[in-house]
Amino acid sequence: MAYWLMKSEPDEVSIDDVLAAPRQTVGWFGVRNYQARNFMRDGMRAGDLALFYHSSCAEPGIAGIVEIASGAYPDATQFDPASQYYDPKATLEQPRWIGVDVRAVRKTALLSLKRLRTIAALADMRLLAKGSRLSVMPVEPHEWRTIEALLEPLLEPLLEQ
DNA sequence: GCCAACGTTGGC
DNA sequence: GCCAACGTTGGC
Repeated sequence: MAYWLMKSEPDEVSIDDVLAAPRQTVGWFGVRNYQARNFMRDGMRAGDLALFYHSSCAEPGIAGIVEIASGAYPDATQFDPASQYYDPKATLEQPRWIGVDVRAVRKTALLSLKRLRTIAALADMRLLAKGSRLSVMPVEPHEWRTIEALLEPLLEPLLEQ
């Protein structure tokens, strides 16, 4: 099983939106970066786990954990001229973009980007690399374990009071 | 809103 | 195949 990090703008789809969806599952579509696509297409398998990261918002950071709930399938928005994700070069015979379904595992207290940057064990994390913009990226097992351990105590809202 | 970093496009 | 110009991402 592999670990991933997936970025979403909470104004578009937040962890709360995933939790509120039928079967707590949403389609992950709109990825228009080849590297991110290739990770989804070639690396992701149903059952993999992903950190759900809120980006482009007041406090960016990890907001929950989701499970990959399907294999990769063609992203329908690429064929829809009305969609902001429309790609005129994609064809039904040769789709260019794919998506997967993700299911909420749990929401966590926000583990902020600011805090992530202070953790020595995460110094080499891809998310934290200078200029990193990938919306889907692998997470090393040791990074996953480090982050999980940090997410746990944060589930207790009164712990620091 | 600014801007650094990165990805894509297209002329040559 | 190079590379300048442009577009996008995303933190601040």
